Amino acid sequence: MQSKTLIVVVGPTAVGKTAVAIQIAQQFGCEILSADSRQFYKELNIGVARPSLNELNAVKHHFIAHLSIFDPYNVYKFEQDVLLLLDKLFEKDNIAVMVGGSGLYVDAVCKGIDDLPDPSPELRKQIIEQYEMEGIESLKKRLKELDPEYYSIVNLTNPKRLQRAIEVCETTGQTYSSLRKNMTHKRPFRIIKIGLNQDRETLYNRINLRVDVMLETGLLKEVESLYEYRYLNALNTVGYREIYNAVSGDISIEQAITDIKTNSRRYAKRQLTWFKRDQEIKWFAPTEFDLICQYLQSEI
RNA sequence: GGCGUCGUAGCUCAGUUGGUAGAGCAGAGGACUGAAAAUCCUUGUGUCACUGGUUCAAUUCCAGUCGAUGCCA
Repeated sequence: MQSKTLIVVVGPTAVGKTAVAIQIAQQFGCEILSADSRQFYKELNIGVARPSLNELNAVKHHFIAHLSIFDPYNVYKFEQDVLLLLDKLFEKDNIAVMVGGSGLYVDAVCKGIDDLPDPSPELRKQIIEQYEMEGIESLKKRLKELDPEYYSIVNLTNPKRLQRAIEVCETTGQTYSSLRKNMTHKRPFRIIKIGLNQDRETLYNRINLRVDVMLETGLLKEVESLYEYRYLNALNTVGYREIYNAVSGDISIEQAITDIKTNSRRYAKRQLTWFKRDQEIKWFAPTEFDLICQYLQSEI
């Protein structure tokens, strides 16, 4: 029996992942899974650089525009969804390509993620309110009582880390640290990871240019049409919230555009920080398709 | 052409009553287990425009040069 292989393509935003993934999928005659936590949403298109219709038609894509911004979704569900789909795909294909820049989501598929509970919306709301009313010190105090072990290792200035740990402790009655196994789950398929990167200046030029193209193709209209939903998590996204800052009058539209570029560059940097520590990733320039193919052939 | 103001980090600027300098932004590095395009942490040495002069010591005072800018002609 031939072994099944998932080819994973990662890299910073705007580096050119989509084009390479499509080439690979065509080369191997397989389908593409997106691991981009914002391209999931059907309402978000221009601002999240969704692949064009031509690109989407060139190869069968999954997990693009399959959700609504109103749907609750998270990494764990994504992991489950991907594993289910791969089961099906591997019945007919030996290879599948997963492409995306959301590091946590990629890792959830490749290494697995602990089965922790979803918080109830009420509990989450309550914790957020506590943070907003009483500040981070009060969250720290609450976590210290619930889970001193995690308290001693967590970044105590990051409210979201504290919030999540409290959520898990309160819903399970157990400590977050005891439930976090952090084990690598065995997958019934091989994984080959390739990373795309290029020199910083070229990447940043591409990012800046892409924002300009987004504006030319109707970014403002798309973003403004979702204005009333700006508080949804899916819209807490580079390219959207800056424009909402301008619409609400806090900054000029020119400033918003500059901010989108700056924040996209920072996002790219964070992505690189995440992926750089993964020793399984083999890095290439986005133009080196032949080299990438050679590498994949030698590994498969 | 005359008079004035300015020339300090990639950018905007502060400052040194003479003892070689510091903020914001940009940038860089890092963390990351159900909101992850999220959230959080760390990080500032630069011919103080150039050439001379005064001085133990000049980025700081003086002169000249160059550049920018304003007003007057």
